[in-house]
Amino acid sequence: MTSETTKTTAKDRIRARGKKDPRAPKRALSAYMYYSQDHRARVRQANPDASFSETGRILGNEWRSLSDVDRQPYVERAARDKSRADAEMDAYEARNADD
DNA sequence: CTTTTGATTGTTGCC
DNA sequence: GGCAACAATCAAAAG
Repeated sequence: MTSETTKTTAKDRIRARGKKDPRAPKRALSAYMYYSQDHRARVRQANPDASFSETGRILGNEWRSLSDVDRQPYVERAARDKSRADAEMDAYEARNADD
């Protein structure tokens, strides 16, 4: 029951508790984001009839089929962006502390 | 301290 | 321009 049920995710942006982070920095991309950038076209070629929803579903299916080593390059990119996000986090924390 | 969840990232296609 | 499933990620709030 902690999964979907009401699909209460960022899509709604309900902010039930309200925005805690005054100036929350944009977090790093996930490995899947980079996977989409690289395989999005390939899946579209493999599934020319598939719409966005189908393509995304297939992409996720393929992604889950990937091994850790296969995810390595994508996770590495995600980790690289994480470094970028980490810098933003530093500034964000600094703002929270100072401001 | 542990768990949950809320927020965010990028893609394409439709309205 | 925003939102739809897809997966990940992570920081903060709640317990």
